[in-house]
Amino acid sequence: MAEELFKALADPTRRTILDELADRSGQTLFEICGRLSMKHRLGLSRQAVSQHLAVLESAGLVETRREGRYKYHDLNTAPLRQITDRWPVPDPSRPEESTP
Amino acid sequence: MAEELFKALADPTRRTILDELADRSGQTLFEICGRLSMKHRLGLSRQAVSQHLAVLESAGLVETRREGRYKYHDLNTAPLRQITDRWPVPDPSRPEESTP
DNA sequence: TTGATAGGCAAGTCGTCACTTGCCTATGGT
DNA sequence: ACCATAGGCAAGTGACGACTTGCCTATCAA
Repeated sequence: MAEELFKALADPTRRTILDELADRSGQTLFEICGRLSMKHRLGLSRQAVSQHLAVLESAGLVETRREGRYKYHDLNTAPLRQITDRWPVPDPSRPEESTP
Repeated sequence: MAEELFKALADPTRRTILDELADRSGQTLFEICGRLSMKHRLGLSRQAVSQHLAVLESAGLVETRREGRYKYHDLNTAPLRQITDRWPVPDPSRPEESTP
């Protein structure tokens, strides 16, 4: 599970896809292709994006729902929690000190 | 910066190294090699581990300090914060609801 | 039914990455 | 001075991953 999560995050295009889904949830494959092309100047084929979405879905970061011939993609950030669960990040508001 | 962070996290051996540094901070290269070999049955060469540490250091996840002929490695989880800053993770204690 | 739209499957190419091997530098003990 | 220990540098290899190309299926509108 962790393996797929980190593999999914390793690619910059996939991270951009997550950004776009965070900006607007429930996009179709073609909408995502358009955003990557227009906003980020990424000239990827439709299949490339589709493969990226499959990787993100297998990591649990993207969930899909079918309606007719459309397939909508939603962001799910819950899997990211296991990262900070595994390596706790100190609170920046309390710079550094041992737990009193 | 983000690129190096996620690349660093992408490899399972590097994640195990982070685990070991979280368990015991300030280890030398040889100590880490020993732990990977004994606790995780990872038969890596010393150079392989050294290269992994270099990747982790360039991501800011590991910091080093030299003392004599020893080089100690310390974990720094602060860079992980940019992950949850970029894609906010919902609080699991309040399952789901719009901010009231 | 035909055509257009939205998406899926599979093989092939090319580059990147993890790891090894071999040799070199530096510090410390005796 | 020696030798062992701790670490670094660089080239070579093998495998995996990103992307393309080509073809196929399914839904909806005319």
